[in-house]
Amino acid sequence: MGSVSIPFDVLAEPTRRRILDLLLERPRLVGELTEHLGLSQPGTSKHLRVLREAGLVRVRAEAQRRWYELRPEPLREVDAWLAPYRGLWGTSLDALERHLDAMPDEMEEP
Amino acid sequence: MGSVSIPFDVLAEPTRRRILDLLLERPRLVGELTEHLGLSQPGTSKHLRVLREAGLVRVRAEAQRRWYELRPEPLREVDAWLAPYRGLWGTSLDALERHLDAMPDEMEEP
DNA sequence: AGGCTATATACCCGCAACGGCATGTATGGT
DNA sequence: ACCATACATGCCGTTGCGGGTATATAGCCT
Repeated sequence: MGSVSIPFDVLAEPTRRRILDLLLERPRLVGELTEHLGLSQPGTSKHLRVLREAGLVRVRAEAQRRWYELRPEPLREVDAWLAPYRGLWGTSLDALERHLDAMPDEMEEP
Repeated sequence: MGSVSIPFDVLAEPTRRRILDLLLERPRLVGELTEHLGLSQPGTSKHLRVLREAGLVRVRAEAQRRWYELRPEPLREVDAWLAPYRGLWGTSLDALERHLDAMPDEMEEP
């Protein structure tokens, strides 16, 4: 609880992003993920724990198996953070020009 | 060079995100950023170095001053990674349902 | 019950990141 | 020339993360 902060740090890990990409196709078992990642099983579990605590995945227990499934909600915050930047690329050349245009003399703060 | 990898790790740092947010408004001097961040000046410079190497900011030298300005291009890759996930939130309840629907028996990989 | 399977947890290690202080370097001002 | 300003870099200490191995836990199967 307390996952108000954007899960950028969770997504910073390439392995964890790969896990999410794999779960994007379909839910998977830990063993399956482990195999795909070329990682030790505990290593995989650890990443899954982080993802779980970030609310990015959910677990469904079936006997001893654990089906991990995607939970994209937290990615909303990433999307939200990205929003003001979106549209800045590709519009003209860069954001610079307009900025340099909009600050001719007022650059000292009170 | 070699910034093919998505700059998630760079964005994982809250301070660096704050810097980008500040630069979103207008270009700023290092001292100005330092003040806003409540951080030591060298600390700020180091973060700026990371952002620079990630191509997320650009520097314009004016005498001894350095104007740091935003360069949003690399955020495109973040946006691109996010793309397949976008639309998964809010559509129905979750992505789970459809997944659980689409894998009744084929769960073993070839 | 015993053993096998599937996953989680505990512990340890190595390394890289963040922060601070001290110092280097360049430019301006006087 | 000298000192101040603005920033970068170097070095250090601490901390946290990612990975591995060993071990616990839980549920099947015979």
